[in-house]
Amino acid sequence: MRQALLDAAVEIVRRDGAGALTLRAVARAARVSHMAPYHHFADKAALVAAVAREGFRGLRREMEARIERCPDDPRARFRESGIAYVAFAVKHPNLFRVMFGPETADTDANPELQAEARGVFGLMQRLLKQSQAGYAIREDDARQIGLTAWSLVHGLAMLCIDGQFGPEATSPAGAERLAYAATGALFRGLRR
Amino acid sequence: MRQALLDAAVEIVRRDGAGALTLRAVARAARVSHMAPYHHFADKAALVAAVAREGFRGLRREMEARIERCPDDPRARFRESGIAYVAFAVKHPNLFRVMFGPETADTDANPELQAEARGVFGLMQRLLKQSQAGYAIREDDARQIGLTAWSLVHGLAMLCIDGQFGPEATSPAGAERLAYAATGALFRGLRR
DNA sequence: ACCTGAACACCGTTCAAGT
DNA sequence: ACCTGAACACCGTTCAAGT
Repeated sequence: MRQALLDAAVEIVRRDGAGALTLRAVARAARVSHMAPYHHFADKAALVAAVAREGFRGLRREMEARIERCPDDPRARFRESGIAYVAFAVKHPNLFRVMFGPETADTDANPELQAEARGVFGLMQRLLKQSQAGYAIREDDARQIGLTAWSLVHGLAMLCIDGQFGPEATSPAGAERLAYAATGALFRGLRR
Repeated sequence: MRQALLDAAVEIVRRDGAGALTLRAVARAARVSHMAPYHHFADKAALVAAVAREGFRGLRREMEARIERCPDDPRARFRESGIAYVAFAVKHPNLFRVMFGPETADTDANPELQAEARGVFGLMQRLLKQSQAGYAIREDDARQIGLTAWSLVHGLAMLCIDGQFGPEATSPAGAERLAYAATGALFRGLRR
């Protein structure tokens, strides 16, 4: 039952956006009374957090699937994890916005959700460390470089789905092209 | 009247977040009937867009104020515009979220808002070009480098206010420190 | 032109019951 | 333990009036 409600919630967000996600709509989709969801989620914030959690799991899965395509090149794996991050955002923009939206951000008191988010960053961080060990990337400060890389792909993802880069950046192909260019620029640096 | 309603709306967002922004609350704050706002804004989306527009103007103002502190170093000006971007986000997190939130993103049909957003990116782009002319930054492709820089500061700003970097990154001082480190890493590159 | 108040369909949430 | 239905205070929005 809980899973059915959650599936319905994810489906609603995916199709109609976070604005359409209401407890009553979820209950209707699951063909139960408008009060039934309260037996499985404390309140609306808990439902939103559960949806966001599903999103983080999906993001991580896509990142892991993508880096399997290049098992032998640590730097390519690090980079591809970032490409997958951006690709996920444009493929599931509504879900991505819920994952980093204000309703989720307020939920500081949700350790499960925080753990899932941290898992994504942790994956990137591991790939970074393997690249450093492979002498492909500077060894300054792994945490600082990791935050920089995460910020770059996160900002790119957000601006893509907000349409700030134009309509071509909202397609997976266009967004991936931008992500390759941006990660390339980060690797090389702006300095001449 | 319109300005009074808009001021009230910005104040509500600033204090209680986008979730508290309702037409009726704005009307109450301005001491008019709950229908009065409709004479100045077509609907709620138009009010949200107007709030976002105010935000973009404030962001641009802070960026311009900050780069005046270093009139003679093109590269420092480019960098400081990015620092100001992140600083603005942590100083006005609720406003920043409205500027790039889903309610605003849907408003593709709002040319005034798009123009304001484009103005911010345009400012960064001009500073970048002046840095290139000053031989501080590679001349590859100005637009590509501009998108990369914008993505970096935007992602950093978003992750800071989402608390993903921990509580210390939500203070202006902490966020600026991160922004200096991240922009430095972008300038130098990750490659060893 | 600008403001008002009643009305409608929606929401989240509480509460008292039902099985 | 799980589900239900009535009820309450809120919303956005429409409409018919008022000045």
